[in-house]
Amino acid sequence: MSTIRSIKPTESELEILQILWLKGLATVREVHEGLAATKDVGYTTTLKLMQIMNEKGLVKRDDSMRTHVYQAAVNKEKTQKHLLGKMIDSLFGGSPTQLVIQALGEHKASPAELEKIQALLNDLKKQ
Amino acid sequence: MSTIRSIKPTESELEILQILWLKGLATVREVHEGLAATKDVGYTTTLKLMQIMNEKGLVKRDDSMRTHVYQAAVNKEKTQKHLLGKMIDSLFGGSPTQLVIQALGEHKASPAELEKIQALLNDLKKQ
DNA sequence: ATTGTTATACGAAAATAGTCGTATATTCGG
DNA sequence: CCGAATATACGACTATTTTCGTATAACAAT
Repeated sequence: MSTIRSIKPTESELEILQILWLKGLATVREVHEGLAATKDVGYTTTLKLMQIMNEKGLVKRDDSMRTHVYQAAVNKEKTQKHLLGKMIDSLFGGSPTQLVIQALGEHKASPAELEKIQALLNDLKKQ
Repeated sequence: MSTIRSIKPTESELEILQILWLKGLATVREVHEGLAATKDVGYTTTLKLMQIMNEKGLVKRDDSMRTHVYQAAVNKEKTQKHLLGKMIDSLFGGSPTQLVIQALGEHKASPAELEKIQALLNDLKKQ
């Protein structure tokens, strides 16, 4: 029962969280290289963002070494759920189904993935 | 083939678009009342936002009367798709399936809605 | 030890978003 | 005709987010 406060990472913060969720632990340099792969950004920019995220509690860090080691402090699934919920409200009139249909219709999924969804659907139908 | 430029309404703009998509045509006053129902905001703020949206091309307006009449200039489904795509990239590692699973798992759907999804799923599986 | 590389801290500019006050014009009742 | 109500225009202030330059400390290698 802790997280009543609203998780609201910004766009950039989300990009950083993505990388941290993937890597688990990472230095600023590592995160920065991850970002730099797709966009053009300075090292100190990444550093600053991660410092701010630390203050906000979005990440934790071990600063016992000269090179600090960061990790996400917010749960991935929880964050996804939260932002998904917001999008359902703000963009799909509160209907998750509409969102699902839109997502499935537009962005293609492999047969294996379709099976995964089918399985989940079967579960849901039983209840 | 026109819309290559990226649709990127802000949070507030999205709220306004929601109302316009619903109503079709609406005056600033009407939109404002829609907004004021949920949040606390001044009339001129709404006005200003809609003027900016007009400049950006997010809405169109008929200003032949004293009281201008606005409508959305961006397609609802297209906007949904676009923002959904962004979310899939930024939050679900590019996997629409992950998003669908998350959405279905968390936010409940009625049996009728599940059937709708099932139908779509059947279609997709055939291809 | 000296020099080049790599860290963090920090301040502050630049960009973006949201807010509203005030001026001015039009309309509506009476 | 006159005052109250209602419209738009517009400038400017605030807040938030993103960006980066510069200072300084630690380290590594010669």
